[in-house]
Amino acid sequence: MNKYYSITELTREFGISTRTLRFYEDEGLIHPERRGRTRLFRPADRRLIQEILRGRRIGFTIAEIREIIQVYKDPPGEMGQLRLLMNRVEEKREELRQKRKDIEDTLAELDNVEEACLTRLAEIGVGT
Amino acid sequence: MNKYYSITELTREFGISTRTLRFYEDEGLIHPERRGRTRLFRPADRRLIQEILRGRRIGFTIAEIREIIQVYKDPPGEMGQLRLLMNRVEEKREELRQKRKDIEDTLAELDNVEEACLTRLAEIGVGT
DNA sequence: TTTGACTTTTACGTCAAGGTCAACGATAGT
DNA sequence: ACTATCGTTGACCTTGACGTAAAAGTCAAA
Repeated sequence: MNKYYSITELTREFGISTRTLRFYEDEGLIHPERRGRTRLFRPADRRLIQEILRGRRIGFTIAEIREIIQVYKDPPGEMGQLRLLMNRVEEKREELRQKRKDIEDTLAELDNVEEACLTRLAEIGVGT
Repeated sequence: MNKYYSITELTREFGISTRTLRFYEDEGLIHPERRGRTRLFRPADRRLIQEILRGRRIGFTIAEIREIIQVYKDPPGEMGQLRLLMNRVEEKREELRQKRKDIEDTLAELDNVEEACLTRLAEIGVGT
């Protein structure tokens, strides 16, 4: 049956605006089909959007996301390009590992904050 | 001896610009001392800057970072405020867990990309 | 004493990632 | 025929996080 999603359907699902999806198309991240002028999103488009949003959440820029998408749909054939890509991948990996560490440290801090809150609440609770 | 850091000393250490540090001061994130007009950064300022940059890396806005700093230097005493804070903490935690998952998924994908590169390189290498 | 490296403030510029608004077309329901 | 709903394009606007340039002060070395 090959389902199509409308633009608002997707904006509702992902909590984004139509402007955002049109912007992503302008930026060449997605290429939904058209019936007349209206966009028709296929499941593949939907999945791509999910990955774009994931990239966005971890702080990738549009340009970076576009680059990643490019690699997927048109992997480099030449040797030099491949080596270059592998370097970029290693860089990104290092960046992500750092970010993950930052997140874990911050999560640990949040634990402390929460504990401090609980302690304080107990004090107040006892006092009243 | 109570060491002081100069502004450029810190910009070099952290790979940021003087503009950034002055901006952070304008935004009320840091409060370096002064000798005349020139800023003098103490170790405590330095550590605070490290934490600011960590917040930045994981995508916190200046406003969010300021809020966190506030909580640390002036924790809420009232009960309602405490409960409110705990809710905010739980929200942040959920956000960070999501981000961590996003990062781990992306790291896994990077592994795949690298493997594909290696395979491809091997093919090319054999062919020549 | 002049050069160089550092510092300051003020103020306008920039860039990414959308928001917002206007003006309009297509389609369905009443 | 009118209204609602959903879609379109195009243009300008906004916000966050700084960049950049101007004009000037401080201090040590050559």
